[in-house]
Parts: sequence; C-alpha cells; structure tokens
Amino acid sequence: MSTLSEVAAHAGVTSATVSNVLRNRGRVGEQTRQRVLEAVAALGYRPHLAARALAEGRAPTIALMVSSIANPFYPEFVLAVERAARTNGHFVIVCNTNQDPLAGRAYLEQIAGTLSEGVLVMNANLDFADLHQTQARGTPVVLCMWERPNDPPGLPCVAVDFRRAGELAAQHLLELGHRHIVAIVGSKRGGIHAARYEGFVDTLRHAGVKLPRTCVRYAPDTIEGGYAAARELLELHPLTTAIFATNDLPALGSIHAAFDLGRNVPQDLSVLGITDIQLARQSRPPLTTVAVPTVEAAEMAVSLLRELIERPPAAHHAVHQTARHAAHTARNSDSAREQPRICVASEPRLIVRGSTGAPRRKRG
Amino acid sequence: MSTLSEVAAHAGVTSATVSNVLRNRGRVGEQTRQRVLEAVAALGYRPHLAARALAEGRAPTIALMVSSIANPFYPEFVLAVERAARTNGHFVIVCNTNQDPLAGRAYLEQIAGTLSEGVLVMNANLDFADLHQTQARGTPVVLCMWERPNDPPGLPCVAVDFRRAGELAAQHLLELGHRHIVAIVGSKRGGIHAARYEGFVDTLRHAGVKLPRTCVRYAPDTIEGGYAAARELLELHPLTTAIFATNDLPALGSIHAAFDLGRNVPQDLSVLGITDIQLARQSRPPLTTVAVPTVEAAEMAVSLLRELIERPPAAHHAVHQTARHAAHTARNSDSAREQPRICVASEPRLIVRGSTGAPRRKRG
DNA sequence: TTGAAAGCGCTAACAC
DNA sequence: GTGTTAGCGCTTTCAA
Repeated sequence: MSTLSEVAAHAGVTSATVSNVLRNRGRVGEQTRQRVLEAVAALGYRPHLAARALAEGRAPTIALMVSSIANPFYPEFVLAVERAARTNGHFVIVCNTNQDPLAGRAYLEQIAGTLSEGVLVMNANLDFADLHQTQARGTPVVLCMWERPNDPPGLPCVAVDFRRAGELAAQHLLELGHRHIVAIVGSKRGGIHAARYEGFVDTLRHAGVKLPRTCVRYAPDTIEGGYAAARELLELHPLTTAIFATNDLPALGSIHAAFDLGRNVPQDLSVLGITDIQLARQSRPPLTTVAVPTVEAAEMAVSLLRELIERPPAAHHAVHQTARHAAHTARNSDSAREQPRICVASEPRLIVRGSTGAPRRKRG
Repeated sequence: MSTLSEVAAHAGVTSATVSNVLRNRGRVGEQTRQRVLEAVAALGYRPHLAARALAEGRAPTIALMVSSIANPFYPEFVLAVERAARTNGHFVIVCNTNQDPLAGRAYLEQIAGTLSEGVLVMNANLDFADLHQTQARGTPVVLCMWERPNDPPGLPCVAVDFRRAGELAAQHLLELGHRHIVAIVGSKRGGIHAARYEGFVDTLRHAGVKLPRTCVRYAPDTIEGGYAAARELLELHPLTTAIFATNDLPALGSIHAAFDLGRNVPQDLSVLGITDIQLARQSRPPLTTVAVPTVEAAEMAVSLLRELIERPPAAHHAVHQTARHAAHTARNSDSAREQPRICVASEPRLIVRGSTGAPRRKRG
C-alpha cells in the first residue's frame, strides 16, 4: 500500500500536486500530470479512504439501520439503497438492530459522524430520542418509509401513503363483491401498520361493510404469523370470502393456511397484501397486492440524505463555530427547530394477480 | 462532536491520558481516571472511528462481497456475519457486485485496506486474480462457502462439503424408491454447483440408476429458473417421480411447476433441494432439503478472517519492512506461497419435510 | 502516573 | 503551476 508521498517522490513532485491531479483540483501542468499518473500506476497507488475521511472531515459511508435484514423485504430495499449510495460515492454499512432499541443506540453512538456521515433508518425500531440526538450532533438522519404523509415524524423522511394502500386494497375487494372480509394486521394495535389498516377499514365502512373486532387479528409480520392468524380467523368465521393482510408476508401465510384448510385460492377465498415483495410474484397462486414504490423510496431516501449532508439545514441560532468543517454545523436543536424535509414517494398501486377473485355465489 | 483534547482540557489532563483511560492502557491514577470519565460524560465524547483507524493503521470494518443481496439466501448469511463481526468489533460493509467482476474489482480497490481491514467473499463472482492481489497487498481475504473441501481454492476459506449434500439427497430419493429422477442444476455446467451434482449423480449410479443428459437442466438459481426447467423436464419425461435441484430456490420453483401441471407434491412427485433457506420451511408443502450449516459457516468465516487480520501469515521471504504496522506484512506472493488456511464446516444433513415421499406404485 | 511529541495518509490554504 | 505548511483526531513511544 503505497502512500501519496511515495507516489510524489516517484514522480518528482510534492504530495499536494499528486492530490491535485487525482482529484482534478487546482491547475496542473500537462506533463507533471502525466508523470504523476504514471507513478500512480507504477506503484498501484490507491487513496486511503480513512485518511481522506479524516482530512476532509467527512466519511465515505452511510449507515443503514434495519431491524433484521432477514426479513425478505429488506434485501430488496438494501439493494436499492446500496446502488443509489454507490453512485453518490458512499459505501453502506448495514446495521441490524435486531428489534432492540439499545442495539440501535449502540450503533448510532459508535458510527454516526465518525465512520458514517449519514444514517438511513428503515423501520428499525429505534428510539426517536436517539435519532434526534444524533441529528443534533450533526449527523443527518432520514427515515426511509414513513407511513403517514400527513403526520410528519419530526425528522426528515420519505413518506409513502400507506393509508392509500389500504384503501386500494379495500376497493379491490369491494369491487369483486366481497362482503365477508377479515383482516390481519402485521403490527401491534396502533403500531406501524395502523395507517394501512385504517385506510382499509374506512373504505369498507363507507361502502357499508363492517369489520367487527372479531374479524381482525394483530399478528407478527411474518409468514408464520399470518398463517396462524388466518387459521384462527377462518375457523372462527367460516363464511369469510376474503382475507386482507397489511403486509405480503402474512398474506402469503394466509394462502398457506387456506391450502391446509382445503380452501382454494382464489375460488374459495381471496387473499391480498401490501408491498409487492419479490415473493409475492412467486407464490402459488401469485399474490394480488398493493405495490409500494420500494426502489423509488430507497433512491429518494439516499438523495435526501445526500442533500442534508451537503447542505445541512441552517440552525436558527447561528452557533458558535470554530470548526473547520461545515458539516458540523447543525448543532443546536430544540428551542427553534425548523421543519424537517419530507419527500413523498409516488402512490401505491394495485397489482392484481392470481390470489383474488369474485366470491362464490353460495357457499356450502 | 467533541474531541479527545477537548475532553482532556475539560479534565485538566492531556489527551494521551484520556486515551489511556478510555482504552485501559497504561496506568492511570484513580482520581484522574474519574475526572476524565466525568469529562467524557459531560461532553458526550465519542471516539472518532476514522481518526482511530488512521492512527492504528487498521479499520473497524470488513467488507462482505455478495453478488446480489436480493438472493433470499444471502440475508440469512449476512445477518450471521454481521452478528459475528460485531462481537469482534467490526462493522460490515455490504458490497453487491451484481454478478459483475468489474464491480467487484472496483469495490476491492477502493475499500480493501483503506476502509476495511478484511474482506469476506460470498459467491460474488469475483476474479480470483483480484482477490489474490488484494491479499498480496496485505488485506486478508476469506471465501465463505467453498464447495469442495478436497479441492482447495488457493485462498483461505471455509469449506462445506456440498458433494456430500448431493449424496444425501440421492440417498434419500433412492431409499424412498424413486428410479425416475430428473435434476436441475442451479449453475452453469461445471459451475459452482458441480460438486453437488456430482455427489448426486455418483450416488445414483452406484445404485444402478442412470441420469441421462436429457434428464438434467442447467438453469438460473432462482424460483423462476427452477420453474421453467421443471416444466420442461416434466413435459419431456412424464414418468418422472422425483426432482432434485441443487439449490432450494429452483426446488421451490419446481413445486410451483408441479402445481401448475396438476401434479401433487409429494403424492405424484417428490421434490428436494439443498441449503435449507428459511423459505424452505414456509412453502406448501414444506420443502425437504439438505441443510447446510449457514450460520456456522458465517461464524467460521468471520473468525478465520479475524485470525488472519491479527496474525497475518508470515510471508516466506521476509520482506523489507519499514512500515509501522505489521498488518502490511504478507506482501509477496507467487514464488513461495504457503498453504492458505481452510476450515471445514460440519456436514450437511438431510431435513425431511413434506415435499418428498414414496413414488406411486403405478402411474397413469 | 502523566505529559510532550511525532506521525498515520490525506486535504486545503496560501505562498512562491 | 507547484511547493510549503498546517492540521483532521487519534495512538503511541519516550521522557519526565
């Protein structure tokens, strides 16, 4: 691993010059530039990113917090984030909080501002206070998929209208003629899926279709969770013709439950979810779902983060600032907080596949 | 973001002392230690990881190269890697090579040795020459799942006996009484899945069961790939009673194909794969498969990497070395190369679930 | 037990 | 155009 000054020596110039040609800064004579380039090639020089980070006062990485990358939704998202980040010259560090706010805090404390110049948060079950703190310390934070555009979280975020997703789902079921519907909510009551559920229920209600409490289950956001919930629901309400799940995983589990109960999907039972993860396409029958703009959201999140990194929102009281690097500006916080940026991603849209259909006229 | 010397000033000591108390190095008086700790708390000091990396000559991260994290197998692996890495004090940077060796090289060139002190390679379709080069430059590299323990790759690796996995699969089918078998290989002919396939074929042959060329398909290692291959195979060989796929994803696709062809699994057709990804448990019917020790391999890989980082294998010719940091040792390469370490993970084992059974006596 | 000082590899003023 | 110089925040000899 050769260093800048080794290259400089080899080219008979000074390291500043090498630095300049490498970053196309400052005017450099054509011949020196050539000599430098040769030296770089000859020595196989590669810049030391940690050193550069230190000197520049900024890191080449961003941290992506997820609760557990094993959730089949995340990898798709991580992929998109990584792609977008790369084109901005950032590497991404995956931080599995494992649903534990303490683990999340530990990550934030170590990484934010020292190894990563920004933090992306994807439903990682983090303490908002921690997030605000890292922000106050000067490291931009953005929430990747805020579920309620009309109810801003007080942090920069990209919002996706999940309420609308719920509405779309209900509408589809209604149009098909379903009236005996049950719902599986993939989070705690009032939890993260609340907006999806409300959109669904409200739409049903407007159409005069009730969804009594016994027709909804709060379950883990997994295939197994959906499976168990669907079985219970189906056994309790044998006349059910459609199951709505607030996420694809439980919807997939519901299809399995139907299968095990000897019910054919979609002939005997319609099932639909929200998100459109890859698996949705790959189930038998393929899952009807309300697609959410995952990749778009990832890209927006990355670009919002980049923006925040480049031009940190001015703090209201101009803070005493001796620091050489502007990135450390937004230091103060509570007294005068400006509205955090919020980007709204495009609307969810219904994707009709094989798991929904009209209910049978009569059921046995 | 306060710095060491700010803390030092606040505590009335010098930054060296603060550094010492923070890392429990050097003897420090109990009272100064207390004052320092208070100052740290008061200022909310957190060490700057990039600065530390530069000073120590080592980075707190490792790079994990994968071809595309969207493959459902990887996240499970990434999760395990991340956990293991964290307990070693390393963050992990995910590098999607996207099947492109050039992308892989770009990653290696930028990251290795400058931002990451080690690289883990998980089937990332990389150029071995690049890998050797980064190793020669002093950054340890380990291959995460080498498929042929008896045929070392010339790089440190953790090996899993995938040939054995193929044997186990064949044995299971044989014991159930299957004789009309087809196979789907999830890689190019002679590609990464070759060992699995050979183990399978050889075991069949020893039992006197032939697997003619028309009974095997090389297909993409995906659900869709398996689906298409299975359909072809099944249409070509209607008497088939069992499908073996070298990976779970194509096996899952095969189940779908059977479904669409009106064949019941396992009554009309048995299907099995290799790996035991989470999805295998969650299909209908659940997939019989040969489980491979994913988590164990991840942990072994991380710990092998750590070992290599801590005690880099001595180069044979003691290389001229002025560098202050020992990590830059193993610089030379080809003429006198010592045997790279290879760790063998525990054996694959058969997991019988619902997708395999005895063949029907007679078929219509 | 503590401090002074050098240096990790790089960038960025500023001077020449 | 190119070199000089002073750091970035930390660790680590070596002295005191």
